[in-house]
Amino acid sequence: MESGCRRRHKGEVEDSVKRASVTLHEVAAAAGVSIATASRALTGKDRVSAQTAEHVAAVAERLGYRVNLIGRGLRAGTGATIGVVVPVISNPFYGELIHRLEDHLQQRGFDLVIADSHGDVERERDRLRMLVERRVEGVFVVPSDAELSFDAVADTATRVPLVQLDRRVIDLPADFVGVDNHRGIELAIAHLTAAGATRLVLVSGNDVTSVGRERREAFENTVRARALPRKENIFGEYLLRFGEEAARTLLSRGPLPDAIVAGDDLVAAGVIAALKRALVHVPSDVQVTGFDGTMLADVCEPRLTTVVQPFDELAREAVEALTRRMDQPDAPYVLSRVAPSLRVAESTSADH
Amino acid sequence: MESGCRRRHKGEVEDSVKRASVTLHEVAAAAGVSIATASRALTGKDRVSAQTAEHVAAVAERLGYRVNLIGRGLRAGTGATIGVVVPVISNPFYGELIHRLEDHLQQRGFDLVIADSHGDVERERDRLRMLVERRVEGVFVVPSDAELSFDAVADTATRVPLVQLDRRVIDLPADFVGVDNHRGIELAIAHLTAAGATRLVLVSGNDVTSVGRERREAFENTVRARALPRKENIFGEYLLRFGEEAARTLLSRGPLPDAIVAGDDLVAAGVIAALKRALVHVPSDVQVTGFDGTMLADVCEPRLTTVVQPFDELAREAVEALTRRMDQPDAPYVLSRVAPSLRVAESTSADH
DNA sequence: CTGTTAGCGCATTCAT
DNA sequence: ATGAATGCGCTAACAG
Repeated sequence: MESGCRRRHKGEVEDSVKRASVTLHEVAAAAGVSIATASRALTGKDRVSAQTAEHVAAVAERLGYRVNLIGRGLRAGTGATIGVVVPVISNPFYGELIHRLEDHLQQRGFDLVIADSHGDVERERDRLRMLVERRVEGVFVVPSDAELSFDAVADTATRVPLVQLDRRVIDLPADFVGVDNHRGIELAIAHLTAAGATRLVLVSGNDVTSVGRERREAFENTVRARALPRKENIFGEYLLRFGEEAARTLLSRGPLPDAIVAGDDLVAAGVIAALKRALVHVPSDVQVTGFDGTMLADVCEPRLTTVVQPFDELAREAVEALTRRMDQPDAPYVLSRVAPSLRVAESTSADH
Repeated sequence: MESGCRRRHKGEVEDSVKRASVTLHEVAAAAGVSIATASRALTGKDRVSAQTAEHVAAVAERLGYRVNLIGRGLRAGTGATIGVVVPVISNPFYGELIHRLEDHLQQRGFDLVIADSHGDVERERDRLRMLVERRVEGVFVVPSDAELSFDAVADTATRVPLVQLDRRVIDLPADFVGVDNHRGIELAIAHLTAAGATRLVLVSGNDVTSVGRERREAFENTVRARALPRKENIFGEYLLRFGEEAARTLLSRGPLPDAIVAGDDLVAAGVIAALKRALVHVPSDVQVTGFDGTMLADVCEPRLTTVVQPFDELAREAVEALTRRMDQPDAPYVLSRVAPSLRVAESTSADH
């Protein structure tokens, strides 16, 4: 009728070892109270005499006690943790986004666990599985493939509240928060044509990601709507290197277009770098626009005119969507689009 | 003599609710075996008949079972998790570093939990505490302050294997892995002086971080050793904006130096941007070097000559140091310095 | 206000 | 090869 034999190879040697962490049990014993009282005193969520509360706190402090979130989590059925899976943490865009996400989550008392899928579907599946097995409260994911990510993301969504961020999986019934890519591309094109440009080329990510598709479609639609000449666009990955390659391709094709609409800032930076090396002047010879509004846009020379994503709003919307899903698991799925804005800088000419 | 009353408001409704995850208990029941056998069958670490193993696996699959890492962690006393605290995840340098860390840890079966201290000592303390309470196996930390981070980092180090990364806390008895800043600055200066530059100015982070101190000391020492003229250096934060301000300050001072040695790529990019706006040509009017070797160096125009940190080696060394500390908690502390290299590009002239 | 007790999900002895 | 039982650290009933 007792709680079994307590392990005895601990407790005495404790001080020298140090690394074997102090348990609530030990704090309670040292304070001369029951483990329940110790728990209450420390969490403060329940009635305890101010005196014992203080005493227990002092003892805990002296012993260097730290709650074991694993124990608490098991009991509570959950730790207060949210997970996020991004394709490449080293892309400044995701770095900035995570930054904001963490801010908003912190306000609501959640910790953020970050995982990197390296843009690989297999790895993405692994990371999502890990988060599920950790029993995180919710998951944000930037799917690495608009189609191939389906199974893993869909399965995860049945197990835990999930919100797709920035990119989405085609036909997946799950919440999504991202920028209005159509509006963004339109802003860029409107700005360029206002300055007199008519021959535009899109250099962007391919159809593997939803973002790539949307920006391509937006570009094609807008060009058609404005009856601009149709040129051959170039598609690849959202990498600096791709931007450089694309620029070289354009140069080899003959006469340059009036303007190059890049799929993101990274690609735009690559394009500009390659053009300058070929002694092509931006914006007088050819104008360039970016997308995202990362620090890269400010580092470029000339500084990049770019479609700015509202990072903070994006993060706020995403957290809101997730908490809504947590509260109402059966609410209808929402696709939330935040409006981008255009930041005009030096890579597009004012010299009409 | 039984295992108590098992909760009964579950199990039957399960299918519709879905979100209440399947337990090992339920798998065992459905498979008609004991929970112990189910556990063995699934982990595969113990003897089970191939037949039951297969059967259990099938049932688990059908039920959509996922281990509860919280439960396993409590039992095992630990989950296989490593934590890392960085000052700013949106700095490409840390993004890249985390990327590599994750790679090396994955090979050893560890998950990485990333936390952002925003360069704030209070927040850093919070994040470290969170990791300790989660009972992570080990911690990497890039201390945000060479002195004020002492208490929190020191305390954490007594509780869990810890390795300081990139930056360190002064006089803290704990492992450290970082680049050889002295060597790096020397490489930059040697390159610049070889091209004939003599009047050098350092524009770098202040003494708040160990990196700032070391690069400043390295610069001062090298300048002295080479008997170069001493100029007034400029110190601030590792931000794009600081680089711009510093460049303006230099311009207002009168004649420019032969070369500007920037504390990192971000600062260098800011310096270059501001110089170009003032119609100062790089490298013919003034040369500029960076530090880190991030993608920013390639985005700059002209491309930045920079001291490249070997990210992969850094990460590998760090993981090695951590596992060593985990295996031998009482081994002497080591300060590991990896050697940087110089990547010469366009921001320093070859036109001697 | 405080103590007793049960049990979260899992892996692991110890029997069989 | 399998099952029964125990406890990891913690909190939440339930008594007192």
